[in-house]
Amino acid sequence: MKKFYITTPIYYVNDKPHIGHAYTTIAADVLARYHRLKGDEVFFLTGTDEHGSKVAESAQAANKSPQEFCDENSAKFQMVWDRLNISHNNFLRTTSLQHKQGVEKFLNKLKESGSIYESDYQGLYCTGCERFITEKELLDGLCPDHKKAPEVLKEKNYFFKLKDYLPQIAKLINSGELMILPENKKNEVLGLIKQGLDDFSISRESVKWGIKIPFNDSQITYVWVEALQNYITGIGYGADEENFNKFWPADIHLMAKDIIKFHALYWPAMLLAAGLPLPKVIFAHGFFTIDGEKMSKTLGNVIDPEALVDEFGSDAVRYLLLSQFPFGADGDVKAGNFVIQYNSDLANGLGNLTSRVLSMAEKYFDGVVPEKDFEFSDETAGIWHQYEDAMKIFKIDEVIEIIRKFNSFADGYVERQKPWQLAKEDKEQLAKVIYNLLESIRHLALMVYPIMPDVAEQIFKYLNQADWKSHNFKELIDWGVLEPAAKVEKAKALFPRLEK
RNA sequence: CGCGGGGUAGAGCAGUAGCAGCUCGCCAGGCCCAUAACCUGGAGGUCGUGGGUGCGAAUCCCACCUCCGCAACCA
Repeated sequence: MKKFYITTPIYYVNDKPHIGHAYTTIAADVLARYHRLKGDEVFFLTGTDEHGSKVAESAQAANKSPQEFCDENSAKFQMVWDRLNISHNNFLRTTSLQHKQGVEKFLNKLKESGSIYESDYQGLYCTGCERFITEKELLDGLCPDHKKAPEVLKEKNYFFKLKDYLPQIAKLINSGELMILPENKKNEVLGLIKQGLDDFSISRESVKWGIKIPFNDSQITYVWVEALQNYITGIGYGADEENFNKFWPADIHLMAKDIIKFHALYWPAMLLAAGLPLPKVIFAHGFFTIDGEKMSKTLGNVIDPEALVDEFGSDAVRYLLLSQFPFGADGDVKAGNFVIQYNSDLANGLGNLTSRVLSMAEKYFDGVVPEKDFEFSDETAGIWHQYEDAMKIFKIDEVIEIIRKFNSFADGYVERQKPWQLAKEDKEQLAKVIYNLLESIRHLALMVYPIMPDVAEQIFKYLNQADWKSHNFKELIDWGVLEPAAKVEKAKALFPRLEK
């Protein structure tokens, strides 16, 4: 049995879950479910990133302890994933003991390897905020919160010898051992290496809310350095070595393109230093704009995933988000398009096809499955090939296209065969047609399952295949699983039409 | 100035050398099994601009115009 370990980034609790988080997480869930379907042993990790001065500040502003604040906000993410039917195997919080222990072990490993050294960090420090702030944050040279000029401050930090590892990483990327996808992102990363990057500081003296450097109590691990390690602590590094060894290295780290540098360079460098294998694939998907505008709080165009679930249901939201533009590229989401696409693809497409086929089975054969027919056996096998090829290279949009084509093919078949006429003239042919249509629906349900698990289950139920998971994948994608004489059920609307 | 992405039918997007495609919308037919759903046909594009290479370019090369993202502490 093959293993498949997939991750999303852990999301910063300072933010509320928004549609961008949902996009990444849903995509990861689709891949995770697909691999489970194939029989792989899957570990799907997501979680929340909870340390750092920003969280501490937000907590204080909300008059809460940092831990309280994190508990509440982390719960929001968990709730949204719940509503979106996300099937993660672990939800890792960086404030958990499991994470802390793993981080300590990892940092000690780095220290032992000689890749950490002490040096001075110099930056702009605002005494009001009690933290370093960036030049970008300044307003007319002043801290926007305290209207005070920051002072240049030096503090001792630990640094990681990034430069030592870059040549080796470049080699691994070029050889394909470390795959950066899509292809253009790979070039970008290689470009970054060529530009030259400096060693980075991995600790802070002035920050309080975080994990202490195990070999120096006065230093706190810099938040994103520690956050990256979630990918190993989340599967048991430093706690459950058996599970860790089973699943590491990750088969794919999935994320949005903004954080690719950390995943493609900093993280692999630290892993090399610690003597751990590198993830196989770093996949960065694109950003989307909403109605042509960048998603931003000030513009107020941020879409709340829960509101979408309320309107469309979790299956449809999953489908709609992933079908907006090619996976990996940037794209635009027109909010008004959701209803239109819901109606055309889901209500008129999959929903209507299921409904018309099951209703004909009921009408012409009292819901009893007719004798088997194998007209589409080869064709379907070909479609499954395409489907698997697309999944293999993470082209979720292509998978959706394949499903749509198959759906539309079945609709065309109904039209060509005209079962309502056959009912009067040729019962034998009618039986074949209905069998082929029922099997087609079963295949559609299977294809749709990773994307829309609830609807797939519902279709299987109508087909009297509630126990479909007792078959393995190879059996399921074969033609002719439905047995004659079995009863099928008439369907209720899977996707009720929405009014514009 | 730097790095990266884009400019293809009314809208949103595929297509990286060989007669310009998809979805939605629009128009005209058809059908009646189905969620007023489904099927067929049609209209609609000088593929940002100018040059170059090729038998042949949306697709390669050069220049330009234009939009957008990133640019070290930001998950």
